[in-house]
Amino acid sequence: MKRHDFSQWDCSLARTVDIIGDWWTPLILRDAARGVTTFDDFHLSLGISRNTLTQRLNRLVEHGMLQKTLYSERPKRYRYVMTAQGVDFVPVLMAMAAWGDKWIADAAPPFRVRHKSCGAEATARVVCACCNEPLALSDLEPLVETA
Amino acid sequence: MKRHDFSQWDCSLARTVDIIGDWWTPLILRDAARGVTTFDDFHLSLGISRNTLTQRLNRLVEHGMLQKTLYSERPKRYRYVMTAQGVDFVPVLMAMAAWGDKWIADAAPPFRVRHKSCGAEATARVVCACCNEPLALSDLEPLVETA
DNA sequence: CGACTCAGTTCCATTATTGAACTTACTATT
DNA sequence: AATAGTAAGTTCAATAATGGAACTGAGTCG
Repeated sequence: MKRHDFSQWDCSLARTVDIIGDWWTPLILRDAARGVTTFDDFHLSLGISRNTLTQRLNRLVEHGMLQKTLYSERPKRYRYVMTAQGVDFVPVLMAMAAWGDKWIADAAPPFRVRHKSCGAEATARVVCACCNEPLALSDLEPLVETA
Repeated sequence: MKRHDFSQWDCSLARTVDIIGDWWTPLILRDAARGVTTFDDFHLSLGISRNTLTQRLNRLVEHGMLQKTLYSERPKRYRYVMTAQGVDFVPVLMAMAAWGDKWIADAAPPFRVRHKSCGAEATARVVCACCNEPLALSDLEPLVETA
């Protein structure tokens, strides 16, 4: 009885959850987005246990979110850097953070960034890719049968 | 040694992850967004084990994502419906799904909806709330010290 | 009366996570 | 040269979470 496998579900959300759906992975990605790259720095920053961190990093590398590179031959030292795929996930993390800011009392840093284009602090908003209007459940209707 | 508690971290993302950071919760919310309301329907739709489902639903109710209402006194029958807070999380799920669509091979339904405002199939995009430009990591710089 | 539905709960076997200590391979300091 | 330190893990035992199946309770249907 191992953990349920969502990777074969015919649903983009389920497959995404299969990759990032645990308590640590989103925070590891948050740190990676902030420039953390080494094993010990992730461990220190998050307080995650070392064996779990090993597993999570390997998972992220396997799924193409991070790239593991050797930056010192002797002694062997590795660096985990976000791939384009990982970088593209950062806005999703920001949308989660924005939601948290809005709905959870006293939630705040440290995932705060300045948007260079406009100079302001970036707050994520999810919009419809076609009309650029904010997406809200009330304005949606199913395209596929519900079950 | 219980599961790590992120709810006291000073980070909106960590606190959000504390609520929805497991494999089932995002999918339960997906189903709730599609109109699933009863215990057995969640169980059937997801294949989640019943005891885990009980825990997850209670968690979501506790955290104000779902509201549990009695819709039949005898026999007692309950319905789980999204609160405004839960509804507001749906765009985040759509952003996750959009990411999955883009990066995971063959990922697709069933989380597809039509945007009533524009008539097209809604695809989520995360933008800066202040200038409406798409958010990308390359266009961001930290506002808070990176630890 | 027996079968069925909904909303769980209980039980056990299996996994996963934690925390701490240990390993390996080097470098830097005294 | 001996000691301490760093980076990237691995190993171990104890605890917690999960999955699967069966069971409970209250009530309905034929």
